[in-house]
Amino acid sequence: MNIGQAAAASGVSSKMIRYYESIGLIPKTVRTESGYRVYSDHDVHTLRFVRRARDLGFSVEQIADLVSLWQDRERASKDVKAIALEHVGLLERKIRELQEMASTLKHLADHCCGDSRPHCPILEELASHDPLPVHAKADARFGALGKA
Amino acid sequence: MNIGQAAAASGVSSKMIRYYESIGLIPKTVRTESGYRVYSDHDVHTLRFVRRARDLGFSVEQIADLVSLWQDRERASKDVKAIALEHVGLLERKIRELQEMASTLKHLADHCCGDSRPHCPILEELASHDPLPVHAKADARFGALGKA
DNA sequence: GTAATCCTTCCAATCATGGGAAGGTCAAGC
DNA sequence: GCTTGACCTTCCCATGATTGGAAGGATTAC
Repeated sequence: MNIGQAAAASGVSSKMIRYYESIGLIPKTVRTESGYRVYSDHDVHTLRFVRRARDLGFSVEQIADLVSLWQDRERASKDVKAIALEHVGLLERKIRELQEMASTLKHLADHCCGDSRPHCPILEELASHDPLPVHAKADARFGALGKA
Repeated sequence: MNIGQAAAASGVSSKMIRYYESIGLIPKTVRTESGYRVYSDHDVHTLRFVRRARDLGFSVEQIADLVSLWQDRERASKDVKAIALEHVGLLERKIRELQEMASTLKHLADHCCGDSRPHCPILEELASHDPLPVHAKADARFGALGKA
């Protein structure tokens, strides 16, 4: 199987497959004489594992750990669980952060008439010197909220 | 006021102030003879506005729009509200996405004994061929969940 | 006068991903 | 057997917001 077929079968793009190989997340594949990468069903299975882990928001580093635990028959399930729970913690912190932003912003928007007049509580709040009301303060930036 | 003092007064780092200037989010400042940037209280006010908008998760692009609306006395509040509500929409989509990941993962972790034995439903699920249960599927990657 | 602390610009790294160029390979059809 | 198109290869660049650091000049305090 060529990389394109492996990509289609696993849901991981060719680009990402090469990238994952380059950073050592997945092993280097066999090549044909002319240099084409060749993938087995087993490789596709691994790629699908990686993709699912990405779908759950795990970082590449965590995925590397998960993959190696997956392939270790002597693993302790607590090691897997620890990674999962740590990630749940991160997700929940992030969720709380975004919820605070959203609720602050919704509150402000609720008080903005949204007509053609210039008066706007949203801008007033942003321009104010007082601390942002109640919660809404990101402790950590997040690099791009995504494309959505 | 030098950039360091403006940074301390506004909560925006010197690095970011220079960056914001370089991309045109804030105007170029006056310089001293020797090239030091000089900031007025008014500049600090603008920087604080920017910082608050960042704290609410607005992108730099949106902040540019907000700043220009802020400085436009003829603005229509509906233009501000539109930006705010669009951002709320993004936040809420993101929140839902993360919640789906978290709940899927918590569910899996709940079923993992977390002891020294190798059996682990989390890995089993990741390795499975079936679609991820119910929800948990990120439609858009997010570039780093942050440092938290 | 010197040391410490600022400032300047420029370059690099982060993280996961996509885009594209330049060039080689393969399969199908003629 | 040759052309065409679809694949593959590697390499570099861009994203977004932010931080880090190096090299060198300015200012300030003692």
